[in-house]
Parts: sequence; structure tokens; C-alpha cells
Amino acid sequence: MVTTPLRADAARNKEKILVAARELFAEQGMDAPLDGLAKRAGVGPGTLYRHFPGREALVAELLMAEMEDLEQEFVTLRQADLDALERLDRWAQVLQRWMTRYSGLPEPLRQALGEDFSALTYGCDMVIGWTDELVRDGKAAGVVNDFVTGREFYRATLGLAWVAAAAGARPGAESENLYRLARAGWHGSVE
Amino acid sequence: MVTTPLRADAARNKEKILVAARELFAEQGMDAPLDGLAKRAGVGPGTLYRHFPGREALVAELLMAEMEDLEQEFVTLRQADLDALERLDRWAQVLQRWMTRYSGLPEPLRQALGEDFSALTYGCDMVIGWTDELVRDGKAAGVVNDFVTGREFYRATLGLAWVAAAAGARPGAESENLYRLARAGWHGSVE
Amino acid sequence: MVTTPLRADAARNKEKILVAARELFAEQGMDAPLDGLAKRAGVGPGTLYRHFPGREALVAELLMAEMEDLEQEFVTLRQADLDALERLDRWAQVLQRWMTRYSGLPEPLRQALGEDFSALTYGCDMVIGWTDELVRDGKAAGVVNDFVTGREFYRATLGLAWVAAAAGARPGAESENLYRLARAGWHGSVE
Amino acid sequence: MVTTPLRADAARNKEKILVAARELFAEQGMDAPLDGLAKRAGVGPGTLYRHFPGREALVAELLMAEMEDLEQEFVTLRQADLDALERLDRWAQVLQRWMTRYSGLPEPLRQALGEDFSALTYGCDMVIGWTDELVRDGKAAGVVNDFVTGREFYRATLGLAWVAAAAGARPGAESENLYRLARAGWHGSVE
DNA sequence: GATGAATGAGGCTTCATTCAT
DNA sequence: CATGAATGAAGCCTCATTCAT
Repeated sequence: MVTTPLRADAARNKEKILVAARELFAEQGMDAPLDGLAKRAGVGPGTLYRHFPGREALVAELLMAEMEDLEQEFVTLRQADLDALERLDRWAQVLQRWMTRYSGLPEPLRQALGEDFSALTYGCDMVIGWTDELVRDGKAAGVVNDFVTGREFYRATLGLAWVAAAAGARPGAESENLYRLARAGWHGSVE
Repeated sequence: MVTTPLRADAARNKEKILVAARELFAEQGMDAPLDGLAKRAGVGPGTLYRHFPGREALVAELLMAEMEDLEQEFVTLRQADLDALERLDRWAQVLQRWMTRYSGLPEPLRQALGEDFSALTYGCDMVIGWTDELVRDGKAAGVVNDFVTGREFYRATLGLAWVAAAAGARPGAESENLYRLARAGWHGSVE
Repeated sequence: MVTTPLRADAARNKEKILVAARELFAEQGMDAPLDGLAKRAGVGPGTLYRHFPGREALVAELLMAEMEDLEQEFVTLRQADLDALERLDRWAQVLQRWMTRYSGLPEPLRQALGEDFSALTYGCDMVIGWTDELVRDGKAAGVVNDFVTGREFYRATLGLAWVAAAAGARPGAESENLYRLARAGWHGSVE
Repeated sequence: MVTTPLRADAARNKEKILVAARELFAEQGMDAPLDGLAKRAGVGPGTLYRHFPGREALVAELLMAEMEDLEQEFVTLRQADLDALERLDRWAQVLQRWMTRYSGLPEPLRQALGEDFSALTYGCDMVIGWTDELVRDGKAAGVVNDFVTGREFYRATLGLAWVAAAAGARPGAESENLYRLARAGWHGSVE
């Protein structure tokens, strides 16, 4: 992918938009009106549109930006002196945090799962790939159930992240238990 | 709650609306425009609003109507000559089918989880109660992990039902595995 | 065409819209913004949209309303005690007045000529039919060139009406001459 | 009007724009978005605006460029060994071709007729002047009606060119007749 | 001078909800 | 009560035009 470097002002605006989007999406969920986003970023709707033709493109870029952090965490985790199970535990948490960083984010992530090509699939597939790597390690180490794949792990995490993010969800014990359930799911021996 | 009995024509209209809603929601998902619903039911939007002040009320009533079937299944299941694990397996399937009967249904169900009072909470709490009963039986029989509650079971099922309903989800094996994962979650011994 | 009679308020609004449209189109031409029209009529954009889904529908209705007047003139003319030539002269004037009643009207009329079905074709074809009747009479009376048809007559009139309506067109003699030219065109012998 | 000669690159850009405009206008009509024009010409919109402050200026220049061809045809025609009537016939065709070279061109031409000063008036007046010359010859030869002037001839041609360009206009006979009508208009006797 | 990013006023629609009939 | 018309706030997008780089 060849990307001509952006002009200074364009880069500045794009950044302003992304910053504003992070705030706005965090506050109002990911289907907050884009016009409002433009206003918040202090740019015209046309500018927003120039940089991101449609919400999906925006979300994709937003996630890609954060995916670097995610990759960082992945790399660190892989190199860490931990056993496979511990790694998966941590990765699950990392994933969940990533998936719920913005209210409403799980929705587009789920959608990406059902599409072969979309602005998001590329990024998501990357994440699934990382997950799969850890899951395979887990299986090799005998701490992950046979039938679990990286994709399954990812999907389950996504689903649980989604429920856990219910509006007035009691924090603490409840999320805890949900996670234990999932963990038992991929780790626990069956029967 | 004292409810004055509806006039015959009013009752008929309400019924027409509910019937139309079932069809419409089945076709277009639960956030289909209400205007279209009114038209399909052959009533004016005003009438729709007289009976249901907002979409949530409508959904709640719709679900309550179907909850009778669900209760029926619950009762049957409880009386069936099955062991606790088998019961839970079947219940999980029943639940999942119920949760995905309409595309978009999981969303309001999740919302209800986070609210103390809403048109849906009453019905959902009932379902959770039934689930809890089976879960407790399961624990008593030693086939359900300690930390799992009916509420958790319900939540996990909801989350997984939601992911499983991704647009172009490959049917078959994939959903299968997701379910196995959940099952291992509440059933599987940990460590 | 079965038309259920409009409810009083609907009829009132529709009328308000048509009245406003007449004013607005007369002032700003027929591609004046519809939002502005709604505002001028004192209704919401939704109301406008309900009555006329798109500009074309509005224009068509507007013209149909005025076509009644036109038909009236046609009928009167046909019954009048005039020779065929005189009739055509008058009809040409009537036509031209009709075509230029609103600034910008010729454009959609021209478009209708090129379409087989559109909101306007029906009305236009009616007008062309009337014109043809008079033209045929003219031919029978030997005052119209052979090769001229009602459609041609209509088209020529439209084209000349369009030029004549140039923004700052000098009124008077100029239009006069244009008309004489057209007249000589279909009538043939020059006085 | 004193024009400082353009720098070589500027001249090149202007040329690129005009070339692109010819193509674009031919494809999409004269109200094609200027953004697209700039892109097609491979220049920024700013450059476009530096050379042509607005669409009208561009159109004017475009036409002026093509007017040289037109003048060429005029000169040739005048020197040709033809009688006055034949000349007018040919000129009418030349004019019409010129006026419909781009879809949507008649509109600005008409506008120019109503303005005393605009980017287009100069060019148009020139064309009208040539027309008038031929018309006067025609009158002298007794083949043009008295009341017809060059301006009238031009206007009638424009109007008929405009109608003839209706979207789905049946080609052939229809346009033919329209032309015969116009011809009979200025020439008077029909063959 | 050239570039192309930014602007921002509108354009058209949609739809939950209210209210006249 | 039922009806369905009206409301009007948004939503998204386009494009002529200006201005920072």
C-alpha cells in the first residue's frame, strides 16, 4: 500500500477528526451522527467526507490506529516468560478491552465477521490470526480444548464482551463470572 | 396492574398489530420502521401508539406472548425424564432459538439486562428465573460449575446467540463449536 | 383513476403547497429548492414529501391544475366562430403563455417530450393532441403546411417560448418577430 | 484588453483544462461538476479557478476557441459559389451543429442573449453578426422575409436546436420537420 | 503559480411521534 | 377510538469556491 504522505493541514485535520471520533464514539456509541462529529472536530462535513467516505472507513481507520497497540501487546505477550494458559488469559483480557473501548464497537466487529471484504475485515483477520497463534500454542500445551480455534475464541470473546457492556451492567463479580465461564469453555476438559 | 378490558375493536386492532409485527420483524429485523408496521397491520400510526407507547413496549408485549411458549417448553423440560445435564443442553438450545427468533432481538434483550425497570425486564427476569432453576439443579447434580448462576448462563447464551447471528455467518460447524465452548464453560471442570 | 377525497387538513396543505409553488417557481424558476418551498408553504418537508414524492410529481400536478384552464381555452376556441388560421394563431399564443407561465417550465416540458412515461407525459400528450386537432383543421383549410404536425407545432412553440423567455429579453418587437417567424413556418405563405 | 503573456507552464495548464473540458462537457453536458473537470485535466481546482473565474468564463473561452472554426465556415460559405438561399440553409445547419455540440450548451447561449455584458456576449454577438450578414444578403435576393433579422434567425435556430436536443428525441424525420418549419419561417414560400 | 484541502450552505429523505379530523 | 396527516429534527452527501501550503 503506497500512501503519499499527507499535507500538513490535511494530516492535522485527519488527526482532529480521529481524536474527536474517539471522544464522541466513547460517549455516544459508534453510530453517533457524523455531522456532529464534524462539528466536534471543528471541520466541515465535506472535510470529514474527504477523509472518510462513510462511517465504516472511519471506524476501520480508528481501529487500525489502535491495532498497533494491540499488536504491541501481542508481541510482548508472545515473548513474555509465561505459560500458554497464562498467555491466553491475558490475551483474552486484552481482546475484551480492545473490543469494548468504544461503546457500540462490538456491532461493527461482528458485522466484519460476516463479510468477506470490508474496511474492517483486514484488521479483524489480523487479530484473529494472532489469537489463533496463541490458541494453537495452548492446544499444543494441552490447555485448550481441541475444538477451539482462534476464530472461535475471538467470536466467543466478542459475544461476551458485547453482553458485558450492557448499559447499566453491574461491574465486578458479574463480569468476572462471565469471563470464568468463557475461560472454562476453552480451557476446561469436557466430560 | 388493573387493566380495563379493551373494547372489542381495540382488542382486534392490538392483535392485528402484534401479528403484523411478528411478520415484519421476522423479515426486516426488530428495528424496522414503525410506519411500515402500522401500514402492514392496516391501522394508522396513531392507533399503534395508542396501544404501544414506543417500540420497546411493543417488543415487550410481543415477547411476552411468545414467552408462553417458552414457559411451556420450560415446564415440559422440567417434567421430562432427563438428567440435569441433558435438560440444560436442551434449555440452552431453546433459549438460543428464542433469542434469535427475530434479527436484532438480542439488542433489546441486552438492554433489559442493564435496566432495573423497563417493559422487558419483567419477562426477562422470568426467563432468567427458569434458567436459574435448571442451573441449580445442574449444580446439585454436579454437572454445572459452581460459579455459574442462571443469570450468567443466560447472559453467556445471549452473547453467543448474538455473535452467532452475524450476517453471513457460516452455518453448521462454526455455530456448533461456539455452543460447545459455552457448554464447556458452564459444565466443564476447571483445572 | 380512483382518488379518495383528501381529508380537509390534507387538502388545505396541498393547496398551500401548490400556491406557494406557483409563487416560488414564478420567482425563482422551477428548480427552486424544495425545502424552501416547504418553508414558504408553512409546512414541514415531510408534508411536502408526502404529497409530492419528488419535484416531478409536484410539477406535474401543478401543470395538470392549469391544464384545465388550457382545455377550457381549447374548447372555447374550437367552438368559436373563427377560421382555422385565426384559431391557430390564438392557440399558439395560448400555448406560449402556458409554457412560460413559470420561469424554467419549458425545461421539464422538453424533457417530457423525450420520455415515454413520466408524470408529465400524460398531460403533455393531451396538449399535443389538442394542438394536432387544430393543425389538422388548418391543413384541411389549406392554411398549414403539409409537413407540419401537432407535435411539430408544439415543439416549435416550445422552443421559441424558451428562447423568448431569456432573462433580460427585450419585450415587444423582438418576441413579435420570433412569433411571426414561427407563424410563417407553419403557415407557409407570407401574408 | 492587454493580456500579459502567460508563463509557459500556465499556458500549458490552461490548454489542458480546455481539452479536458471539451471531453467532459461532451460526455456529461455543460453542467458537469468542475471538480471532476479539474481532476480530469490533472490540475487542482485552484488552478482551474485561476484561469477561469467560474463556469461561465470557461464556457466562453471554450466557445471562443471553437468560434474560430465557425468563423472559418462562415468565411468559406460567403465566398462559396452559392446562391443566398443555399447559403442560409447551410449556415443554419452549421449554427445548429455548433449550438448542440455540447449537451446543455443552449442554456448559456440563451442567457447571453439577455445580458448586455457577459463573458459570452462578445462571441455570441459575433455569430449574430455573421448571421445577419447572410440574412441581409438573403433579403436582398428576395429569399428571406422582411421582418427577419440576423438576431431573429439566430434566436429561432437556438430555440429549435434546444427542443431538438430533448433527451430521447426520435432522430431523423422529426428534427427534419422542425428544421423545415423554421426554414419556411424565414424563407416564406414553401418550396 | 500550482496544488488540493477545507469550507459550508444546502439538497433530498426518513421516521418517531403528535394531533386534527 | 381510529385515522392518517403533519411535524421537524437529523442523516448523509455534493460541489462551487476559497485559501493554506
